[in-house]
This record gives sequence, structure tokens and C-alpha cells, in this order.
Amino acid sequence: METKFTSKIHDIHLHYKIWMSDARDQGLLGDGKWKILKLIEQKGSLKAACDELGWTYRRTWGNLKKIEEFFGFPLLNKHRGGTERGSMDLTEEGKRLVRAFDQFHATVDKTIQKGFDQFIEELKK
Amino acid sequence: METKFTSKIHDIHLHYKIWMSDARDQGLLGDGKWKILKLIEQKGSLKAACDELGWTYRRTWGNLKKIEEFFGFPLLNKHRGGTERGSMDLTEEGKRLVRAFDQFHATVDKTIQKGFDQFIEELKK
DNA sequence: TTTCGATGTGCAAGTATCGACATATCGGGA
DNA sequence: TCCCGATATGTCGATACTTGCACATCGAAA
Repeated sequence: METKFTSKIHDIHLHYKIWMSDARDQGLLGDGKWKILKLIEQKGSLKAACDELGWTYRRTWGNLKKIEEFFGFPLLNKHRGGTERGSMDLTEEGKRLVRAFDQFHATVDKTIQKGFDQFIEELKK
Repeated sequence: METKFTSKIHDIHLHYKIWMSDARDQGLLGDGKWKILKLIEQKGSLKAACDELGWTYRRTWGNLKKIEEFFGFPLLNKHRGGTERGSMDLTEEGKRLVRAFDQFHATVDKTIQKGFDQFIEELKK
């Protein structure tokens, strides 16, 4: 079927963000923190993770601080000085949080893509 | 089961945004435009819709212009002057776009809520 | 006790975004 | 032809946000 939407429809890109906040709407955990936490887990260092993503250490560190303040217990083990000159890795709680968000995202990703495909089909009718 | 997360978990609020953009990542249609388009349809006026939502006419008008520019055909019928002193309503295409997004959202809303509930349960384990 | 690089933190400058204000335009009816 | 309220649009200062720079802290190993 041909509609007015047909010609432009393939230029439409889908985006979405999912995040969680505390009662005061302060962002706690979203796609950004999820990504950086996974990368810290993999690299064992905040600096290395920031470098890879091209994010500033300053800002990223501030964001991670917020989520730990909310929960009131550490999600990250921080090591300064010593042989390694500093390193960072996830606590058990940090890992569990990331795994839970992994699952959540996997479910949602699938549905959103399906819903978007249907949206496009609807406009073509 | 009792975990470190248990005490804080009920203060966590879920948020999400879904939107579409053109190839240059310029926002086209998201929750905001969806909402205002529905309200214009209901009220028959952009000003009335803005007043109800507490949004500025100036900004909202600019946003609506962008989406019409992208598609290259009007989603809104605008009437100036005359007895009614001006009014606005949706074209057929505008209505179809809104209906398609309605459906999309309904599908997604349900899944996201379910996924979030599972996320919370996971943290309690 | 000196070293070194990552963690941890403050701050000023620059940038992007937003809001408020002003003003023009429109056109049926009085 | 004048009126009126909504549509239509420019501008400029305020505000929020981001970036970049600077600097302190830490501690095992040399």
C-alpha cells in the first residue's frame, strides 16, 4: 500500500532510554551507568573504561558516586596506590545489579523492536 | 529473601522515553509531541493545549514545525483569524500517526512494566 | 621514603538550551 | 474597516549543563 508516509518512512530511526531514579527523580541507573559498570567489570579500571568510551573520568566518576550514595553500600571496590597504581572492580552487589539490568534490557529490547516494526507497517497501510 | 537491596528497593522509580529521529538524529516524534498532538486533537487549539500542559506556545510551536518539515506534508490544519480567532486540528495523516504511536506505546508499556517487576524481584533474591 | 599512575574532588570557563517578551499576521463578523 | 484572539516568528538574556584543567590522595614496591 502506498501512503504519504511511505517515502520518508525509512529515514525514521528508533531511540529509547530506560532509567531508574530515587524518590527525588535523581537518576540512579540507566543505560550509561549500566554500560560503564559492565566495562569496569571487564577492564578492572574506571580510567580504562572511560578511555574506551571516550567519556571524561571526572563526569563518570561523579555519576557512579550518586548511585552508591543512594544504595548506601558500595557497588565498586576501589583500590588506590600500590603496585597496580589503582584499580576498580564490582562488588557482589554491583554484579547482581548489572545482571538484573541485563535481563531487563534483553526482554525490553525485543518487544520495542517488534513494536516499532508494527508502527512502521501501520503507517504504510 | 533478604538482601542488601531490600531496604532501598521500593524507592526506585522507573522511567523511560521512546522517540524517533531523522537520519541526523533530529528528534521527530516522541512522548512530548505525541501528548501535545493528542491534546490538540481534543481541544482544537494549540494554545489551549499548551495552557493545559503548562508548556510555552513558542517552544511547542517550534517543535511541531520540525516534524512537519521532516515529513514534508502537514499533520496539522491551522486556521488564523475569522470568527473563531484561530484554531488547529489534525489532518488525516496526523491522526494516523498518533494512532500508530498509541498502539506502539500500549504494547511497550506493558512489557516494560513486567520487565521492571522482574528486575525488582531479581534484586530481592 | 620516594615513586607513579589511578582514584578522588573542586572550580571556572564555555556551550547549549530554555523562557520571557515583543511583534507581526490573519480574516469573519460587527 | 476595525476588532479580537489565536497562529506564527524573531531575539536576547538567564540558566543549566558539560568540559577541561588543576590538584590532592593513596600505598605496594623499589
